[in-house]
Amino acid sequence: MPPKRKAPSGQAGAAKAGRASAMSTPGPATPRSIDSSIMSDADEDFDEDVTEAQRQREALLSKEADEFVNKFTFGGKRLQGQGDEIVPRDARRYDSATSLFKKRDFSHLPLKPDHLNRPLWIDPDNCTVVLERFNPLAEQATDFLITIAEPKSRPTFLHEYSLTPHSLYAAVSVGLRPKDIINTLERFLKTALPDMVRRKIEHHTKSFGKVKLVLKHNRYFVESVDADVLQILLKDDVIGSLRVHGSDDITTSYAPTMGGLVIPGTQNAAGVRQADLKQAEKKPGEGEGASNEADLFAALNEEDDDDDKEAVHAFEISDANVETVQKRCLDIGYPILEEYDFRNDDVNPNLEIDLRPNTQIRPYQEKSLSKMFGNGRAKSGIIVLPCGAGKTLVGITAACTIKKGVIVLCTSSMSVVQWRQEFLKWSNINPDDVAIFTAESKNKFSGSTGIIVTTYSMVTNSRERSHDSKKMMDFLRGREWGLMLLDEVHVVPAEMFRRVISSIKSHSKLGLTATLLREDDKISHLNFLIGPKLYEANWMELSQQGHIAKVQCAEVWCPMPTEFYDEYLRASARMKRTLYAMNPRKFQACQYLINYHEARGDKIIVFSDELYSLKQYALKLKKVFIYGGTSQAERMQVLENFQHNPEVNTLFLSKIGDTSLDLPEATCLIQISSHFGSRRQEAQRLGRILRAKRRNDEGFNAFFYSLVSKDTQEMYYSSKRQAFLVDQGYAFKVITQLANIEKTPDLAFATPLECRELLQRTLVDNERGAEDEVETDDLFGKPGRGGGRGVGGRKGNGVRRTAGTLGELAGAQDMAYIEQNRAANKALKGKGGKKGGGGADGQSKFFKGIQREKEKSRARN
DNA sequence: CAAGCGGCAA
DNA sequence: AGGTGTGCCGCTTG
Repeated sequence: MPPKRKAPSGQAGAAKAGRASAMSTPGPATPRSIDSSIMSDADEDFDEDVTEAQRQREALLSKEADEFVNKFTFGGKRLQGQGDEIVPRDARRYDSATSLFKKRDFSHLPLKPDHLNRPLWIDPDNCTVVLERFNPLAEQATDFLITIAEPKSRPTFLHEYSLTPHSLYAAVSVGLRPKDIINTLERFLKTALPDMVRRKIEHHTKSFGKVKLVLKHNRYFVESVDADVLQILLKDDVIGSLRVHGSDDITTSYAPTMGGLVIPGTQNAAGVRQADLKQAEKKPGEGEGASNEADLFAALNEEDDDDDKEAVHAFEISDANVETVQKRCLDIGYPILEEYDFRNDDVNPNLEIDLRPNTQIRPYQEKSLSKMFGNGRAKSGIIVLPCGAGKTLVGITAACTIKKGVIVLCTSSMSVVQWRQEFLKWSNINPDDVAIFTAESKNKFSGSTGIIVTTYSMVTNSRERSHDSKKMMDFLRGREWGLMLLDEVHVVPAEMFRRVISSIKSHSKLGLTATLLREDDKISHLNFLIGPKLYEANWMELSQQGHIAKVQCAEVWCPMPTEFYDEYLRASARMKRTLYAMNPRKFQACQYLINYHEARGDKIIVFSDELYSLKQYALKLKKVFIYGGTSQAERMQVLENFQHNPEVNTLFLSKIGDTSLDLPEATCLIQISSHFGSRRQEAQRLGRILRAKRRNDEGFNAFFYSLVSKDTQEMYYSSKRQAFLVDQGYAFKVITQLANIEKTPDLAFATPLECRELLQRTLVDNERGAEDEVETDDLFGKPGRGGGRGVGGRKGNGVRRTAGTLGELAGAQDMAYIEQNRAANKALKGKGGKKGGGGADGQSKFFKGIQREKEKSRARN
């Protein structure tokens, strides 16, 4: 009997399916890997909860299923140029799921006789490839797919990839040829490669990788091995006119080869050469049973390098026109690749830098770098690694390979300092050669070349700048950089930040990020702003290999008491957010989880985007917290304590913790409020617990809880937020009842009266906050100044406003805050040493701060 | 030099 | 579907 097959689903479909399966096993039915002890055993109200949960899930699912079906229907119609390939309706077989797939049934595609040994399925219409992870050849196929296709969703057993123009472009840019792609795909596929897919691959790869942008002797050249292609470009209206006319309009030279380039830090000191060697052994054997996954592609690359002296033709364009030409080339189907022939660059001085001896980079770091340096030149592009997987080291190794001037761009001044420290830690670079350019420090390196670490906003600032900054910018702009390292590269497509690309001249660019995600559609701009995605690691694989921690994810559903829910229904959008964060049942869940995990010896971080609830939670639970308004000195103290003081195990953070704090290691993470449906935020937060040192202890797990108020918008956002992590293979468990929560000591809001009080206070505080705002402007608004903020653009200063109401809440709560931080200070002093004086300073500063806040709030009333 | 402002990002 | 509050950065001002 021919196996019945369903089409691989589209991206959204699979993501949702993944989510659905995670959701369909809630509570006790869940495999109990997440501390089953905290999930309630079936007691009376449990059944009720499950039924309720079930109902909600079904509602959600059926809505999703509808969208899903619609998507396919449209997709099917749109993509149906080759309608004949779809069998007549009556020939199709139906089962209960068939209706979900509509016309997307490809059971007519004949399976190869040995299909069981082949790991890939393909959907010819949308070029989606599905990989069976359990297949013996899965490892090799995975490696191949990462190179040629975009990973869409990678849960445990089936991985979904999509062949897109950009992914094919990336494949070509790392040295694969169309026939390599087609032959290898054919080998792994269970069915014959459909013609239209073959055509698509040929179409999209034919012109890719033909044109290169090379910076030689400070001049930009458009280069190609194919003289005809160059002629096409020269005949183009836009590009042709931008050519620099000189004595020899078209030059011919010889392409370099990989020829013994060794990326430092690779295994056995010469990873690349070794890989080549293995290749040579394997080639005759058709690569069967390859033990090293990287081999297949190294082999394909290798062939390219065989014909040593390949002639290349080039014409020159001026610096100013580089961007125009790049864009135009992309538009007319000849995307330009940026490559830096750094080994033959004798114009820019060499930088004295090497990895410290004994530094060994990890296999996936090596793999990503071999994509970058695959042909002996430095290719521009993006490397995607999860947080804590050593992105910095990848960047540093790239710098050590190129050995030319480097400029590093970060998102905050905090990470500027970190990058510099990492450079000093991993490489033998002279500390004088790593300079920092931020508001505080504007050093240059001492020698003729070096490393500059700075922030995006420093470089892109378009407004008036200080004298020093101006001089520094001229310095940055006036020279040529070998490598531009773009940290958190997903921020680059932002209107402002993308300016760095044009304002600083660099031979190659390497973008690093954990989450190549934005909620707008600008992420694809990176393809021409920086380059193709060279490598994307699989989070699950890395955690199985012990490079990052294993994480248990759970979503805790907290019902809202009726009074709260009534208020919620009629509240404004702003108040809704506050209310679902202040849900007393959520508070209890949070308290319970903190208790539970502190007892286990975990370090816990609690995230709340909502400042009011952040403070209320932290004060009530007597825990330390940091938010935007926390002074620098106090932040340091709190973090220091969280890291070293065994009494301080829980830290509350606003979204300041998402990007701009260097957080100490934590092993448990609780979210009580978050930013709408931001997948990036969710992933970034999860990343905070991935580097746990204890990760390789037997049975160690980190924990990630999302606390969600039932029947609110949070439910919807939560599912959106999780999409990325679900695609990475994380399973979210739904917890509807926490075991023995009522036995928690000092459980907050246990009586209806307390709940009502909480509600009243929440409402009053937040309404009064709005009134204060007006008064604040009257009292403190400076008529002389622009006045933009108070009146027009921004509605008052949120930080100050909430601080004011906080001061008024009750004397006792103020005291709790002071006590907490006093304890922190004491502990810090106890450590003595370098921080002794600083601690005392910070303390007095801190009290001054409190004092000021109190005065302000008094003045306001 | 602390505080505040304007601009920007997500 | 679309929203809104929070934080950072560099700079100016008193």
